[in-house]
Amino acid sequence: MSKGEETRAAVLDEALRMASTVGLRGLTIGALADRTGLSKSGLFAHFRSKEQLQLGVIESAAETFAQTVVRPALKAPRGEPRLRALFDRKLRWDDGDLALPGGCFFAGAAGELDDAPPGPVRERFVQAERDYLDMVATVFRSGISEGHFRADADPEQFAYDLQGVLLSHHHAGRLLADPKAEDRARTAFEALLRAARP
Amino acid sequence: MSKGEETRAAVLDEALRMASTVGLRGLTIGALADRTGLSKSGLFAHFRSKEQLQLGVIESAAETFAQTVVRPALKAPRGEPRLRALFDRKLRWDDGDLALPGGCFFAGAAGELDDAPPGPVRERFVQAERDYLDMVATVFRSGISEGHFRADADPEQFAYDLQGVLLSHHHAGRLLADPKAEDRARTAFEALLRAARP
DNA sequence: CCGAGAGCCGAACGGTCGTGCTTTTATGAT
DNA sequence: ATCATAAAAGCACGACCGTTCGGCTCTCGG
Repeated sequence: MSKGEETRAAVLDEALRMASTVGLRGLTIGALADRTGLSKSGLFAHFRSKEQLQLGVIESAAETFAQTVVRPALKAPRGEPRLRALFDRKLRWDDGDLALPGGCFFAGAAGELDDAPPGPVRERFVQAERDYLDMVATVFRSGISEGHFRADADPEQFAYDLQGVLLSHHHAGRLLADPKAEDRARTAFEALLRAARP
Repeated sequence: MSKGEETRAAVLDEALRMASTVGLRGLTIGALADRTGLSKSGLFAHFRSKEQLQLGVIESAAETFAQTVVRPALKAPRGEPRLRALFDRKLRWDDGDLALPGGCFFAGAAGELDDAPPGPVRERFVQAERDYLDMVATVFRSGISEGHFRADADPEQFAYDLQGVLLSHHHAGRLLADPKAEDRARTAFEALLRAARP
């Protein structure tokens, strides 16, 4: 990896951490330059616009998420165990040892992009979210064919429900500072599984 | 109502609409002045800082929400009917005829305040959210004493779960533009009720 | 109906933002 | 070791931000 690629990766790493707390819009080139020890213009040269920096952050987030959450969870046995592994890792990604300083990057960015005008950044992010939900639905579907879940259960509805549990977890934990947030998430997850079983 | 109070109310009304799309941080005094036909400084004189403007917007949002969602729903009979009325109105507030141009103001603001440093704005908003969740739990509790729901059901867990359903609804509808968002929310709500019944 | 005070405006401030340009410094293949 | 080139810095720009201030205009109670 050349010098340029190396610093670019380091900048994106720090940018992801920063964006998890202040969001993609709150991410500022000057502040990012300070934290990486670069000058504003020196950093700017790596991305030729702020939009490309934001796209880079989304890419970096998707890659990190796949590497620390999805891929390890996919090693668990098909069906319910794999779903549990995914949920556990997602909780750790939100608030635990895998978490960025501002919690889940996607939960934060979703709030500021939901009413943003159409553009490359919004579209790339929406695609990442769709991919994630599709993946959850797929994992759930494999649970149906394993006989862990009812055959008439709706995988996409399950993905929607699970997304709600995790969004509420982020809401209760990060915003309301509710110490029971994780317990509530686990309770809700168990209820979802119970309702899905044959 | 004096002239000053009148324009102040009109400004807050427009500010709430604007904040529902661009958020409390994205709400800018100059743009707000343009849309209300005031000058920047003329508008600024009504609030003596941007922070007080933001506090005013939160207050206005809480009042509007209470008036158009909560109070009408409380007219429904205690227990499950009241809970249904609350949910129905909340869906209309999110996306229907009661909705602000940017959807639910609270869902949007929650995303940008969850990692904000402590301060009056954050604290006032958190209090509003807590009040809302407490109200949901109270309505659910009345459903227990009416015999509509199991006596050992946890009202606060229900409020957490319902919050998840609505956050996921906002996520699916606003960000992903999923046409089935409302159906999914209703399905999830029915499942919550089913699980809570005796 | 008149005068005090509220309401509002125009201009300007210091600050920060994203973004170009030019110049200096570091890299790495020959 | 040399030298083309990549990487970073320095500096300046226009735009927009929240905020201040002095003066103009309208409102409304006595």
